[in-house]
Amino acid sequence: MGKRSITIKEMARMLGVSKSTVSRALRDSGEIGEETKQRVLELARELSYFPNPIALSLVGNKSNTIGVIVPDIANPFFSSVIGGIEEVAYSRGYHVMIYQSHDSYERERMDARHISARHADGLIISIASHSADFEHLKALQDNGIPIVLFDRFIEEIQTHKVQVDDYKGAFEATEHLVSQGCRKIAHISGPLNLSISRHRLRGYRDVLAKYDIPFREEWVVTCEYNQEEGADRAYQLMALRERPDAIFAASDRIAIGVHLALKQLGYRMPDDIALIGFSDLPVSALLDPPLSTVVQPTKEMGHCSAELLLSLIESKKPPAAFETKVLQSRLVIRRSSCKLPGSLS
Amino acid sequence: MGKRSITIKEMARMLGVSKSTVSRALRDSGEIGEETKQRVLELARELSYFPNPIALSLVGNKSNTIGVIVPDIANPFFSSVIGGIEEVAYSRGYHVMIYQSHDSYERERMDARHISARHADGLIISIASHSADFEHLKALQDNGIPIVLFDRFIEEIQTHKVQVDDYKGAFEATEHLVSQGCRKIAHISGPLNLSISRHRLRGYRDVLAKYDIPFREEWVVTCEYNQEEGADRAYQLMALRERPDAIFAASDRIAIGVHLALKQLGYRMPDDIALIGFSDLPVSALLDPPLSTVVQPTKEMGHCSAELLLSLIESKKPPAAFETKVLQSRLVIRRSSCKLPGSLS
DNA sequence: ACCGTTCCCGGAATCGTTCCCGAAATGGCG
DNA sequence: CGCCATTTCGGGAACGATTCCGGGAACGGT
Repeated sequence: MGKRSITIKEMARMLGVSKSTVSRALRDSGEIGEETKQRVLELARELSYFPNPIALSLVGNKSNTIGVIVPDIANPFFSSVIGGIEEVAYSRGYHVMIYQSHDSYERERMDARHISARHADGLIISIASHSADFEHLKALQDNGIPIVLFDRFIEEIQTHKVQVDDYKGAFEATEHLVSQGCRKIAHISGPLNLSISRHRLRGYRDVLAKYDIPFREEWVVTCEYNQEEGADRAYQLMALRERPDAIFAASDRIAIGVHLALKQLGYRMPDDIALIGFSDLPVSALLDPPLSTVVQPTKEMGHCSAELLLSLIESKKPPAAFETKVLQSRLVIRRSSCKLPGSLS
Repeated sequence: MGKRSITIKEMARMLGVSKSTVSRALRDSGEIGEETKQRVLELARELSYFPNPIALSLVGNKSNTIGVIVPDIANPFFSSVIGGIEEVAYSRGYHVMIYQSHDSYERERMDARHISARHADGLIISIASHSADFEHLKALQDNGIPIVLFDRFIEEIQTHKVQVDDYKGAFEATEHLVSQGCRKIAHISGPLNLSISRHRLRGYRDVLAKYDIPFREEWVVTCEYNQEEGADRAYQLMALRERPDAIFAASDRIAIGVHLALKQLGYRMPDDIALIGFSDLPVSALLDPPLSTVVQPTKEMGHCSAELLLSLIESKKPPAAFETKVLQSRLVIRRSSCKLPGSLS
C-alpha cells in the first residue's frame, strides 16, 4: 500500500551515478556517453520509470493541463466539442480539466479562479449566458494564461475565437423555409447579449429583406436556450391573431420545446407550420416528424480551439494579431420543414 | 505577461521573517505568536496569496484530484453521474479529471496509466463493455490509489461499488408489461459479461416464473448498448414466426433503436406491441409515443461514489470490508407500454 | 612534454511548500 | 538571581525533477 513510484534518485543510486546523469540520459540532452545512456535507459525500461509530472510542473512552471469551461457537459453540443478538444490535447501531451458553469456567472468566476490557482497552461471557454463582466477572464490573461473562446463569446476579450458561421447557417435555414413556400416566418431568438444569437437573427432578417418579405416585430421573440421556454414562446406565437406558417428557432433545444408545444396544440408539421432548429442534437432526428436543423461541426470546433490554444501556449510571444476562425455549418432538411414533396434529399 | 504569483518566500522577505513562520501563520499550526500571525494573514489577504497547489502536491504526495473514467461523456447517463461526482468533490476541495474510454479496453488502460502517472488520489470508473482483464485496475490499487466502481462493474476487483437495483427495476418493468396483459414478452439484453445485464435478465426471468409464463429462448437476444444494434434485434424479434407482444429492452439506447425499427416496420405502439426501456434518457420522453422506462438516480450515484471514494482516500487504513451500495430505481410509465386505458399515472 | 579542447559527469541551486530540529527569548518559580 | 520549561521563530532538509557550472580525464597538436 502506498508503494511510491520509482524516482530518478533511486535509479542513480542503483547505477552508481549521479541523478543529473540519469536525467540527461532520459531526456537525451547530448552531453552523455553512449554506454551510460544505454545502461540508464535499460534500467528505466525495466523498472517502468515515469517522470513525476508534479515535479516537472514545479520546475517548469507548467502543468501541461488546459482547462475547459462549458455551461453544461450534458449538452451534446458541448460534450462533442470537448471530445474534439481532448483528441488534440492528448495527442500533444496535454491533459484536459473540464468545468461546468451551469450558465451561472458566479460558478464561472469560481471555475476561472480554480484554473488560475491550479496553474493551468490555458483555457478554452464557452461563456455563460448572462455573464455581466469579464474581469475574471481578463485576470487570467494578466496572469499569462492564454484563452480561446468558442461558440458563445463576447467582443470584450481580445484573443483567438472559434465560431461557426451562424449568420450563414441562419440565412440558409430561413431561405429554406422561403423555398418551401412559407412567407409568414417567425423567429425565436436566443439571449441577445450573445453574439451567436445576434448573428442568427441577422441571417433571418436578411433573408426576409432579400425576398421582400416585411419584417414583423411580433414574430420575433427571444428566449433562453432551453426547452421549457421554447414551448412558452411557441404558445405566444401561435396565439397571435395572425399566425406564422413557419418558425426558425435559434437552437434545437428551443425547437424541441416548440415541437412538443405544437403537437400538443394540435398543429401538424409541416403542413400547418414548418419548423427548423439549429445544432442537430441527437434527439432531433428521432422526433416525429424529424426536426430539420443546421448541423455544426462540433468535433472540428474542438480541434480548432485546441490547436489555437496550444499555439498560444507554446509560443513565448503573444501573437501579432488574434484571429477568429469561422467554421461552416450545413443545412439538414428533415420532415418538420418539408412542405413541398421531393425536397427531402 | 507571465506575472508569477506571489510566494511564501516573497512574503517572508517583505515581512522580515522566515518562510517557516509564514507557512505556520497560514496553516495556523499553533506554534506562532498571535501578533505575527495577524501580520502575515493581513499581508496574504492584501496580496491575495494562494498556495501553489503543485508544490503542495509535491511535498504531500497528494494531488487533491480524482480521476473519473466513463465510456462516453456524451451519454446523458454518465454526464449526469459526473455532475453528481463533481458536486461532492468540489465541495470537499477535490478536483475531477474526466476521461473517456470510448468503450475500448485499450483506451481504458491508457487512461488508467495516465491517472497513475498524474498521481491522482483515487479513481471512479464505469468499465468498458468488453474489458478482458483488470490488471490495469489492480495495478492502481497496488500503487495505493483507491477505486470505486459504479454502474458497470465486475466482481474481480475488491473495492466499494455503487449500482442501482437492476434486478428490481427489471422486475418491475417486466411485471408492468404483464399487468398490461402482455404474455409474449421478449427481452433484449446487454452484453452478458456486465453484471447489470445479467441482473436485468434475471429480473425478467423471475417475473415470467412468477406468472407461470414459459421462458422462450428465441425471445431473448443480446445486444450492445447502442441504438443501431437495438434496431437490428427488433428486426430479428419481429421476424419470428411467433411474434412477441411486448419488448423489454435493457437500456433506453437499445429501446430507441427498437422504437425506430418498429415504427418503420409499421407496428403501432402500444397496441401492436408494448415497449419499455431502462435509464430514462432525456430523449425518451420526446419520442412518439413516449417511451416507458426505469429511471435511475444518476446524481445520487455520483454523490454516493464520490463519498465512498473520498472516505477511502482520507482514511489511512484500508477499510475492514468493502461495501456495495444499491440505489433504488423507479418505474416511469409512458404511452409506449400502456395498453390498458387509465394506467397512465 | 605541455597546454588547450572536448567529452562526461558530479555537485549544487532551483521551483514552492511543509516539517523537524534546534536556538533564542521569555516567564515562572524556587 | 539562576535554572528550567515554554513559547516563538529561524535554519535547514525534503519532495522529484531540470539545469547550470565546474572539474577531471582523455586526447590531439605543437
